[in-house]
Amino acid sequence: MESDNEKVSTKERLLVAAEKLFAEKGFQEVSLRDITKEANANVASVNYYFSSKDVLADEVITRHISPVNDARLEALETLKKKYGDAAFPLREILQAFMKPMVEQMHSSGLRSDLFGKVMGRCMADRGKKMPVQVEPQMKAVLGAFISELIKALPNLDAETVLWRLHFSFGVVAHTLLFSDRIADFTEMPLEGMGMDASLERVVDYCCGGLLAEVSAEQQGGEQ
Amino acid sequence: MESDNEKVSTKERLLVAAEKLFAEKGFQEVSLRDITKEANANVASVNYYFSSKDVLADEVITRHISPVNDARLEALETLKKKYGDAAFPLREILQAFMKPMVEQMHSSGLRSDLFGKVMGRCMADRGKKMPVQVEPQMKAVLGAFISELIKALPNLDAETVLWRLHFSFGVVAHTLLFSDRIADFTEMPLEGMGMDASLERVVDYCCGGLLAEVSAEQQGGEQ
DNA sequence: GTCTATAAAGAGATAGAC
DNA sequence: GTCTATCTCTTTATAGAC
Repeated sequence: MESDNEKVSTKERLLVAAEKLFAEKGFQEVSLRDITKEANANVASVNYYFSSKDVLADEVITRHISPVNDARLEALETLKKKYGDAAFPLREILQAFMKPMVEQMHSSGLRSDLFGKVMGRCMADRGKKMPVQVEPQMKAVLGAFISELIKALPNLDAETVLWRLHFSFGVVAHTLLFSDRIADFTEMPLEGMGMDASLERVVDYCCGGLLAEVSAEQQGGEQ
Repeated sequence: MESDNEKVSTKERLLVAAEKLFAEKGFQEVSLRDITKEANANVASVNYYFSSKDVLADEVITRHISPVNDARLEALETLKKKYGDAAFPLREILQAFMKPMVEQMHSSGLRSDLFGKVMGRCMADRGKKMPVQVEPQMKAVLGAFISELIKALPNLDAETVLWRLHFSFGVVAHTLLFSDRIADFTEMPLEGMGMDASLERVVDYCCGGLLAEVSAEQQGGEQ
């Protein structure tokens, strides 16, 4: 496992080692010594290539999340070509949002259950800071999806749509972070547990959630 | 703010200070010095009363989550008295699960947006370890709710119910953790943003998600 | 019970030889 | 680019005076 490390650059090995360890243990729990040992590199190499542990984490996050966000916007463009200015089917909007994440999970060399943890833990551990490159990206993506969701859900007011997108985000985040642990809380034997098998389940659930009726207590005058 | 600290015991002040700081910054990020300073206590006091930082965190988590779990089981008992062996209305099951959490949020002295973070962060930061007292509790609670959900959702197979409960957990967890940040990703002006205002929203959404149709790809022979 | 002082270990980062 | 050695800082935890 360590033997084919010689062909790839030290910088690359550090990134791979860091994302693996961050995913497994979290950002704070992993020391530069852990990372450089895992990468078969010298203790000083992180500072040589990245100048600090924090910048390393930024790069780890960015190089996973950026392609996902790009693919999301592309998927939305594809829907635009297919449906023009009409509202897109809700299910396809959700898939445009989620499928890129699952695909990135596969193209990254990580075990699929580690992918979500890289981002989740790096970000949670380091408090609010998202890499500066990523924040405007996320804003653009969420803005684009909110617009389409509002069009696809004409019976809901914009604030409710925003909340429900937020909830859907929670579903995905939680699933990415804990899909390997769902079995811990039950005696039931479970079959396909990967994020892979659960994508359709997630989409089903979120469709239902987004389309749900608004209960009496919430209804204002606007819808 | 520091002035009425003298009447409560040092141990209590340490717990309060710890939960506040853990919520704000996470478990790893907060040192014993931070905690004892916030609590107006001596640096050595945490080790005197709790013997380690880790045990302190266990107590912080346990004393919030235990009453919530107790109240959840009680709420389920109340439904049992009301409906006997018949299936409970889905909405009431969800409220039995979520309302105790919101109420605990209020009875804890914490700002409401901090409550969820205490548990979320302490647990995420420290890896998989949940306090030993809490794990069987959680198993009992989830088991009880799964049974009722299966009865309330006769069209769904048990595995799908389990997944969807898991998703609903994700909605709540994410909402607790980030309901104060939802506004960061939009230009929309938002009104009631607390966990309070959003409880009905969460219940609506989760009802919809749990009741959602199962898409073609997921359907096995069993339902 | 509360304090000071300090032990012991570990962290991130850097200087300078090679 | 890579290494060793080390600096500086902070952490948790403890020992012992009061």
